[in-house]
Amino acid sequence: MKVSKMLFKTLRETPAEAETVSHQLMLRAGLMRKLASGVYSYLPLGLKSLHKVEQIIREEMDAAGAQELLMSAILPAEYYQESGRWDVFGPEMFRLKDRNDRDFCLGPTHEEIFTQTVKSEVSSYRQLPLTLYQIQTKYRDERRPRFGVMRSREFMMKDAYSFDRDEAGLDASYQQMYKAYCRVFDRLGLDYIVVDADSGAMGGSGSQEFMVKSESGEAVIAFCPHCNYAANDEKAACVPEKMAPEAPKKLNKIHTPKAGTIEELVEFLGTDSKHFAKTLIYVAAGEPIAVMVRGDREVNETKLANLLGVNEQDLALAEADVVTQVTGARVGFAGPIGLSVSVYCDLEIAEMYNYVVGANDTDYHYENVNASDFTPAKIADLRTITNGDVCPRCGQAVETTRGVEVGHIFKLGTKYTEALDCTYLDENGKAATPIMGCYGIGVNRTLAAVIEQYNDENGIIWPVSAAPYQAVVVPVNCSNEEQMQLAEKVYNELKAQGIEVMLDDRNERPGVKFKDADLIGIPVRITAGKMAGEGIVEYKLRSQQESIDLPAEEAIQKAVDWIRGELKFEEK
RNA sequence: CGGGGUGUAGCGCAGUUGGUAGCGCGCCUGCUUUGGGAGCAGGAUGCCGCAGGUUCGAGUCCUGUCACUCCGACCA
Repeated sequence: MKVSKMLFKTLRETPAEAETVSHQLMLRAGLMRKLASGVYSYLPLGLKSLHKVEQIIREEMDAAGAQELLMSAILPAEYYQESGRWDVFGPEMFRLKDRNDRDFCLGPTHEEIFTQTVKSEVSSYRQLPLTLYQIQTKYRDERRPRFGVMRSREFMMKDAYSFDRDEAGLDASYQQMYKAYCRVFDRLGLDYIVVDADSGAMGGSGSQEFMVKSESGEAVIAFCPHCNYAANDEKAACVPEKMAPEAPKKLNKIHTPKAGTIEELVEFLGTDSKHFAKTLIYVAAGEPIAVMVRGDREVNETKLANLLGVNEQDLALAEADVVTQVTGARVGFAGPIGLSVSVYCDLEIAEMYNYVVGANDTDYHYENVNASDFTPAKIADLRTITNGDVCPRCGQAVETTRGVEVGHIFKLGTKYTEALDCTYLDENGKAATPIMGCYGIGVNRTLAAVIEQYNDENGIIWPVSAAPYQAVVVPVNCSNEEQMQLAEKVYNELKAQGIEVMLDDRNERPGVKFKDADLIGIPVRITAGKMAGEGIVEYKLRSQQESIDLPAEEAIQKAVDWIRGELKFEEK
């Protein structure tokens, strides 16, 4: 493609709205433009890269035996009503009515529709197992769209659904997808880790997330460099720290004026935050409860919601007036002793001796509290793992990092097949319910994640597998016949060898063309300049500083070989 | 949804005590230039987010509203 003919505009300055690198670069490099919050148009260059990612996913899905189909984005309400999710999704679902006042939504995810399809198309065990997928737009009216395309309200998702006869079949289908996902992210050159995840609202028996390490990731993941344990911090099991046992001292109520936070208490009493227990008042599905963790720990609301059997949306820290009502004291002085609501304790509380808690009395705490002083409703793992914490598998120190969730795989079970009454006949002629798995990849998010990991101060550095064009040919001066002729020759020969190449034939000064080539991150650059008369060009990779002068033919061959080498994928 | 911030030309921004709107980049024309975002000359572009109000007069003050964005609770 000749650049002079392309719809292509780069921005010299970073748009004020963009915070993260990938967002800034996608706008500056002219890959996309914003239409509304969380709604983007892809320009030709961006769409090319998006298609590259899609195609890699498609190839790997097909290789794993999944079959592509395509569902509508606009969906009738009835299937979601049947599964109960018409209500569960709440305001996150885009809803609309047709002219006859019938309810529709823009599909946020398609478990129901795939289940419905299998229900109507599959009737015999001979048709199973079956894995179906699509690459299609999803709609979620997010509370907070973020970081450009990282969390948007319309996005491209590859969603796959497996249908199996039994658990063993599900395990096999799940493993197939797991491997396919690894290949997809490997081919894109992403540095990712697979973590155990909370299955949350989706239900089901197991799930893992594919996380690309990035500062701008929204999720926190804990991983163990010693044994490769990795988990989302919502899920990561915490090992309670043993404290040296002490003989119980006498319970004592102490005056702690204005010391309503752990910091203030540490200051006031001059002891370590490990000797305090925080008591937090939550409201879970309308009911106030208390949760205790050690003073230096944080409550893990996902674990708490799971323990209580409530949705995470129905769980929140209590408002100040509720706290006062429950404890009889100002916020900051809650404690377990004499409290009428259920008290849920983190495992670590059981390891503590002679510690300090709030006295349910403004400006007072108890010291020398021990296990016998109150009766918890339950003792469970309720805290959030932190950097340096103990690995639940091998006992060494874990590290935490931020990650972008680019893929998620679930063992779903029969939640949807049962809800929608999807059955097949087994070899005994009896109706049976297929067991499902579901598998998602955020396509746009994956693209953004690639940029997050491949950039420098000059712009994007595309891996060949995701680059909109593999090479760019730059004539330094377009009004110079020799340079222009050589550039066109190189361009045509690269094209003839199947290389996706652009010719920057704009009548711009070379600096502009070099800056743009760097910004949009084309992997190979071939420049026809001063030595064009002798047939010499300059060969340079975006990922490297140095350039070399070569006869045009050699440069072409070198480019072709390098690009093919980069695309060849070796399984790890 | 709670809490901050911002809305002025395509982009980045300035705009004083209220007096009829500017800078840089980009864009168009011409000439010169051509190895890391060129120079000169000329030119186009604004419902100052929107609606009310105060005022002789509002980009500026008041009220409301909408949008965008960042920080927290959800997800690919």
